[in-house]
Amino acid sequence: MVTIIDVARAAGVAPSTVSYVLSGKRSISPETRRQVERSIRRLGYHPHAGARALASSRTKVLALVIPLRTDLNVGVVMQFVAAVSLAARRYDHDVLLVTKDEGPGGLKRVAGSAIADALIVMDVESADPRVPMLLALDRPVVLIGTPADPGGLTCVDLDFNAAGATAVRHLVRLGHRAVGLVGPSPAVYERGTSFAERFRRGFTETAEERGVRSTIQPCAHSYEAAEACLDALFARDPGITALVVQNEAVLGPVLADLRHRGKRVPSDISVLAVCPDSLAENQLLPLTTIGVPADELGELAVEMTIRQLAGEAAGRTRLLAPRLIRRTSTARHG
Amino acid sequence: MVTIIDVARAAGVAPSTVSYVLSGKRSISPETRRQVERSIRRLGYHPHAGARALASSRTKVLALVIPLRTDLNVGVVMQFVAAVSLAARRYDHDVLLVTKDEGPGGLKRVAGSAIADALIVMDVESADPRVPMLLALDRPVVLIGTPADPGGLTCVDLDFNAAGATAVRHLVRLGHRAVGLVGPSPAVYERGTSFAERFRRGFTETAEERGVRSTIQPCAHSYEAAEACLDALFARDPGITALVVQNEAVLGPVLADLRHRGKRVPSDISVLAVCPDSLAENQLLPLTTIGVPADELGELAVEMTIRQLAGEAAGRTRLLAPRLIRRTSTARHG
DNA sequence: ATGAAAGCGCTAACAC
DNA sequence: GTGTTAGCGCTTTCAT
Repeated sequence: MVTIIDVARAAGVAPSTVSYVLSGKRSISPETRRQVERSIRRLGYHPHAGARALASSRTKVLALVIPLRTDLNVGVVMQFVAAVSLAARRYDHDVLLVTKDEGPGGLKRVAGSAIADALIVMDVESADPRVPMLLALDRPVVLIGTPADPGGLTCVDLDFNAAGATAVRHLVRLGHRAVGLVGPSPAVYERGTSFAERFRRGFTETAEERGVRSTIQPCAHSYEAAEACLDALFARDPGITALVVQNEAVLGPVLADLRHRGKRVPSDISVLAVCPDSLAENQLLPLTTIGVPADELGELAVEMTIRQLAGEAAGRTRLLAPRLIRRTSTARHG
Repeated sequence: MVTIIDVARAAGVAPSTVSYVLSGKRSISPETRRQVERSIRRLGYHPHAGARALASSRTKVLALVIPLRTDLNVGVVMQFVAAVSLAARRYDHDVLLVTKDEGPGGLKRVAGSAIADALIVMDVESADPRVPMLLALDRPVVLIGTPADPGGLTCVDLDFNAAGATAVRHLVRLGHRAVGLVGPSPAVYERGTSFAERFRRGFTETAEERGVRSTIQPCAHSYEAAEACLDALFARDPGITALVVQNEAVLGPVLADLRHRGKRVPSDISVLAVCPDSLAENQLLPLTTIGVPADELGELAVEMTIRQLAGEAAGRTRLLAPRLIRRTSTARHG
């Protein structure tokens, strides 16, 4: 193995000088720097991560806690993972994967064994049992999603409340007076995943405020579930003329089933999807969306994490404003 | 921070004894073990990962190299990631994410800085530029997928060649004489991703062997692409009565488009999907599939990695036999 | 069955 | 602007 001592010897300097060249923590003469960098390249030197971590109490690793459930859309999860990984590398950090099923204990393990400097946590629930643990860890933490009580933790998320409101307002403006929501799977609501909750709230309240009828129905991830969901929705309010779908996994099934029922989009019924834009563009007809900016959120999460590692205080919650993009699936009613 | 010395003091033993209790590398009297374990629990001790790595040259971390492209199905990638993470924890290891876009240099970085003990690499191409690097690394490596020349690296994969053959045989047995393949996106073929190649080969060769016509068409990930793909397929052979879809992302679009064309599944046309079973079950009608066993493969990859870490020789390629599950989307023809 | 102690490779005072 | 050196917390000989 090539060590810092080998490099130092080859460059004719002290090991600490090599260290300082690498860290930039003190000024180095151009000549020395050149020598050292040349030796590093020539020898193919990479600092030993463990040794560095031991000496500096910094691993340059971010732990990313991911959900395993398949009732959350795996595509979006993957988008987050990719975005976080890429952003982390940009800040010269690596990403360690931790699965949500390890629970609070997993967080403690990761922090306790100093295997990561900070944690980014996805799929946060309203009363998430991990929040107290995270607080106790005394390490930088960023939640993607927002618990009911963040207790001072930094959160980044789409403003789902505003998103629900925006969706309804768009439809009301088009003349719709009865709107339906195809929500995430029942399990998502049951465990109080906050984005579902908040969207529903923005949706319902805005509908009330605007004096239009609103009906809400969770929807599991299958064709039958989508069918059953629409059955329920139309049974409860046959007058529904616009649907908001906050469940990408059933976007296809919902559209297919509407066709089945002889309802044409958007002439008979408007459809507004809450999902990554990339997904909405590739549907049978381009869908009007409120985008879920997974890439942006992932990047933002990393940025906030790095800032905390640099000493900035935690606690700032950042909710991204929803952006509605009108495509062809929503139209004027009446 | 709680160190091994704190634990040793609390238990009234030497630090090395604590270490041995943890590693099990020498016998400990029951009484001592009890004392030590109690102290560990009481103090909430976790060994410092960096220190351990430095002293033992073992990080207990597996690097997982994932593709970022969205022309590969993200859902399946996520399934692999989840399976690998879970399996790794079962062997008391963690998973470090490396993105494919870092290229061979990323692999060198990870190995060179001793941040992981072994590598698991996904989305392997026929002439993958990472293979030579992987070989030079001299660390345990497992590829999920198979390059043209593994050069002694361990591979695990579905036997896509056999899968292609199995698909055709199933359809031939049902009386079909002209079959079409909706393949992965053109980009996947272009970069020589091996599973596409091999499936196509098994598909074509078996068709020839059985004297049936076969037509192949890659398909990008959108509704229009699916439409264009079917257009091309039927233009090249209007007699096609069975479709094999090796591209989960367009499963929905393909089925919708067939309906559009007035072709009923399976009475007018049979459809066989190559995808995770979970996906096939939730379609409008349950699809006959050859399953892509992402979970199994992920687990297997970890198992082979751990074995190599334990000293077993590399190089054994394991191809899982395809399993066809007949559901309702394939039927007798003629 | 247990202890003592020498590193593992690096960083960060402390010196000059 | 650079060198010297004392640890960081653990594993693993070498002793006994």
